[in-house]
Amino acid sequence: MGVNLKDLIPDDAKIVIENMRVLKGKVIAIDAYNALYQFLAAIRQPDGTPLMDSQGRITSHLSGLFYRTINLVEEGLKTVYVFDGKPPELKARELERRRALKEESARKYEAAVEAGDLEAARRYAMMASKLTDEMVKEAKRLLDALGVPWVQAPAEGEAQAAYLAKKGDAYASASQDYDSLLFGSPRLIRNLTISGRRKLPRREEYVEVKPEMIELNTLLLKLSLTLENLIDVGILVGTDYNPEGFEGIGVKKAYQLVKTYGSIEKIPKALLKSSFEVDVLEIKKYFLQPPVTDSYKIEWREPDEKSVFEILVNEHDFSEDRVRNALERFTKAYKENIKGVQTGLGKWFVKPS
DNA sequence: CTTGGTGA
DNA sequence: TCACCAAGG
Repeated sequence: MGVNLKDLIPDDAKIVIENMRVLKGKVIAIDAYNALYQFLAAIRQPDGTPLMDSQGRITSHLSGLFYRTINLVEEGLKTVYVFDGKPPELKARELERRRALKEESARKYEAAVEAGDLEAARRYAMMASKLTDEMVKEAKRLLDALGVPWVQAPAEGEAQAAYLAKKGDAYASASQDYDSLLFGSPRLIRNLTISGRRKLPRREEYVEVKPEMIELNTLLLKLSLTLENLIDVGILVGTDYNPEGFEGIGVKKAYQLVKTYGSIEKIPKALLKSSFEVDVLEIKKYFLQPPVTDSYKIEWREPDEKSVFEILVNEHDFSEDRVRNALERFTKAYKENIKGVQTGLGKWFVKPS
């Protein structure tokens, strides 16, 4: 899942966001697939069963999206969600790999339920999570009702989110994956949609997770790399377009090779063994010039409370009280943090209450 | 993941 | 005020 640059990023290239105030008023382009998938995987009962409405339709992703968005807007962030379009042909092997992994996880889930192993059942249920077209459609409907903008990417959402940030239409992209950095996003925020205390997998231990920001320029400076160099390192360790990476090459060796030879093309072929034929230049070109679109409009509207109630309460059996409560908070936050401050002038004319 | 209740 | 816990759909 995504390029694993975790061990390449030096600590001094990360800015831990201790207080969300530093993001107040900032437009953040959130990788919708990444966020929804996290909600879908995480919001489950101890035995792995997701939240469902009376018709058996999964609602975990809607619950997560609803409450998380409200919390972010309450903190003053202007969220825009970026949805994936048609995946590039280059991604076919990775998608097949994920499909196979989910199939196997589904089998293991059944076995764990059979054996009465709750913990394993939950773990495999999370891994078997599949975000369907219907779920994505419902998420977009909910965002429309909330008046929260979303952008449809022609292909990779991470590329479109990076494009928004590059153009200045967003301050940063937000995802758990590092790919948007390779797509040139000037700032990446991680841990935005998972915050607070988090249970370590397979341990009775909790860690405090805080959002962190990685600035592309700072990262390149600290590593003495160009963006093309960074893409090369990514390709060497493996991306969604060459998930198997190269034999015996992790981040450390990849970094050294790129530093030594200057670019991936100049590394002696004998050093680059891969189980698949990889067109390195094609992948590199994809990161440098991915399909993106300019046809989007990022505008917030006052939430349409009736529609939100229709979707969450009437159609998906959410608790009326909770939705009313949350919407009250959201409308207040919208008025204080988004409405009237969109032009950057309006807020000075807000009548004191 | 989240909210909301509980008891120290 | 806070940590903890059950439940949410």
